[in-house]
Parts: sequence; C-alpha cells; structure tokens
Amino acid sequence: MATPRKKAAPADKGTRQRLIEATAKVMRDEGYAAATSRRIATEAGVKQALVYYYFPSMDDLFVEVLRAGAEVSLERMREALTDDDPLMTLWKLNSDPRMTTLNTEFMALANHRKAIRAELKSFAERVRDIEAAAVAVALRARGLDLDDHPPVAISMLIAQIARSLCNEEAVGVTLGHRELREFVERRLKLLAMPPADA
Amino acid sequence: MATPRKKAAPADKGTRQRLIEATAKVMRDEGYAAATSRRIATEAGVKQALVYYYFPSMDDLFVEVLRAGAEVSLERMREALTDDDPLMTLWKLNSDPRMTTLNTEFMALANHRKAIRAELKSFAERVRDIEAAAVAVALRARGLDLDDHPPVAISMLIAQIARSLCNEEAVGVTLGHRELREFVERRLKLLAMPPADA
DNA sequence: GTCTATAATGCGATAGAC
DNA sequence: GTCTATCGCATTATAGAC
Repeated sequence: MATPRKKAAPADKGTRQRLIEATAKVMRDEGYAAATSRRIATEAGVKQALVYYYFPSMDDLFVEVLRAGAEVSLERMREALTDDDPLMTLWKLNSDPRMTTLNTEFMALANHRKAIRAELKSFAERVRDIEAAAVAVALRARGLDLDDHPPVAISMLIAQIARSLCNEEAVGVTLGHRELREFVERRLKLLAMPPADA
Repeated sequence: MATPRKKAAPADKGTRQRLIEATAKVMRDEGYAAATSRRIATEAGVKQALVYYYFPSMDDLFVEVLRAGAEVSLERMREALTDDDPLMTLWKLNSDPRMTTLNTEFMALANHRKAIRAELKSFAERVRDIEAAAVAVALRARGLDLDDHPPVAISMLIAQIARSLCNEEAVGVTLGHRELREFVERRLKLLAMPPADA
C-alpha cells in the first residue's frame, strides 16, 4: 500500500535503476571488462537488447553508474562533515572500503575514455570543495594559520592517504598500514585538541 | 659487430621482449581490456598465434609485463635512495608520471585476478622495504625519534601522496595540487635542514 | 517496455604446416 | 620460431515482433 507503482518485478525498482546497480556489481566483482551488456542483463534479470533501450551505448551506462555513485558519496560527505570533528570524519569517510574497488575501475576507465574522465573530474572537484571547506572551518577553530596550512592541501592529505590504504588493502598489501594509520590518527587527535602548535 | 645476435628483425630485441613491451604500450594507451592477443601481436609485428608460443595464456603475459616493470622501478629506487636527500628523492621518484597509467591498470587487474594480485603485492612490499630503510637513515640523521615517526609510515606518506597526485593528474584533476605540492615540499625542506623539531 | 533474432566483428586458444 | 587456418564462443548494436 505504500508504493504507488505498477507491479514490482524483482525488487520493485525500475529496470533502469536495476541495470545501473547490476553494472556496479559486475564491475566491482569482475572488473569493467566483464561488464558486458549480456552479463549485466543477466544480472538484472532481463534480456541483453533491453540494455540498449535504456542506454544508447555501454559507455553511457558506465557514466550513469559513476554519476549515481557520486551522488550517494556526495550526500554522505555533506552530512558527515558538518559534525564536531570534521578532520577525523574526513579520515573515516575516506577509509570506507565500500567504494574502493569501483573507484579503481573508474580511474582505469577514465584514463582511456573521455566521457568518464570528464565525469570523474567533475565529481572529484565537487568532493574536494566540500572537504576543503569543512577542513577550513576546523583549522580556523584551532587557530591555525591557513596560509601555512592550506585547507585544500590538508584535506587532500587526509583523504588521499585514507584512500591509498584502502586501495592497497583491496589487493592484499598491508605492510606498514598499522604504523601509518596510527601515525595519522595520533596527528588528527592532536589537532582536535584545544590550541597548540602543529 | 657489437651484438652477436641472429639477424635483428624490427628492433633487434627478441620477440618475447617485444611482446612484453607491446603489451605495456597497449595497456597504457587503451587499457587492459584492449590488450588482446591480436592487438598485441599487431603492435609487435607478429601474428596472433605466436603470442601463445611465448606465453601459455594472456594472464601469464600480463604477469610478465608487471614483473618487467617492477624490476626497472626497483632498480631505479635502489640507486636513487642512497643519495644525500632521500626524502626529497622519494618524493620526486614517486612523482614520476611515466608508470602512473600502467600502475592504475594493474591495480584494477589485481582486484580481479589472483596471479596479478600476488605479483603486485610482492612488488609493493619490496619497494616499501627499500623506501622505509632509506627514510630510517634520513630520520636518524636528523635526530628524530623513530617511535614517534615510524620510517615506514613516513615513507608511505610521501610516496602515496606523490602517487595520488600523479593518478589524479592523469585524469585531468588538478584542483588543490599546487597547494599540496608546496605544502609537502616545504615540510621536506624543513626536514632536510639541520636538527629542529617536527 | 520487453522480447527474439541476427548481423558483423572479435576473442582465446589449439592444430599442424613449414 | 613463425606461420595459416580454424573451432567455439562472446561482443556491441540493430531490426522488428508483440
């Protein structure tokens, strides 16, 4: 009685949405090269030709997958970074391994496909703006000189290190991870305290 | 008169070596999905079936490409990190964009292929050991407490940030790069100076 | 909106001649 | 060591029925 939809096929979601999610799943599990129209259609429980009813080409589908993931990430960032310890939140958010593998696939794709490169760039820059703004607030609150500590640099430092650790973990590399995590977290805790120097 | 080889086909290199280089080129230019036996054979100036004379399967070929690149990188590291400013050298070496795209391809591949994951892990850990050792020497020379500054953490910090910047640049993202580069380089210069705190 | 069927191409891998 | 030829299957994309 809650959803005024038509008749709810496999999970009440529209076919288009299911195709996007199926693509993300296949890319995550087997890589972008395995994300073929047939493989995706099977995953979504429809026939191959239907993919081309919803998306003009496979590349268009990939872009939609990226866009959908980006919106979710951006929303998660926006609400999390307004809390009382934005630096630690930034670190934790970027340490979330859920989007790691998919991100790597899109980085690889972006190196070779113009449409995906453009979409990824736009996404990355929107994220960076949000993160840098939150870091600026945090640094100012601690009385730090923003010329010595450019917020965008600090936010990149935190976010990129967190992501690097996730990327490595995803392929089984963990040497030095404990040391680096502890080092960063020690620094972040120092920064969260009253004033001082840093 | 210098090379006691047979007769020098397209560039005097052995066919096997040419296949490895052709594979690297195709992966760099068009991504791992484009690195098919036919595409590679054409690039190397031989016929498709010959690829299977030298390599049992495409995956074996990919592993050899990774291995070859790894040896070159390792050698470059070993000789560079013995100089007088290892921290800055580490930063500069990892800022070299030459291997960036290929690295991204192998990261993506490693997420889905066991043989490549194992090879990449072994390579990453050998690099890390070399880099951490060099950083340990540098930090000790500056009189820093290695418990507060674990060499492996510092070396990862420097190397991973440099690589992140390259990865982003490769897809056209440059927002905040200048600020972060300057921030890191300022820090590295401070560390290269006499004693002090940090 | 979803299907069947198909065109045109490309793939990994093998067999076997030279 | 390099080739030609081929098997069996997957691919993107389109045409057209329902």
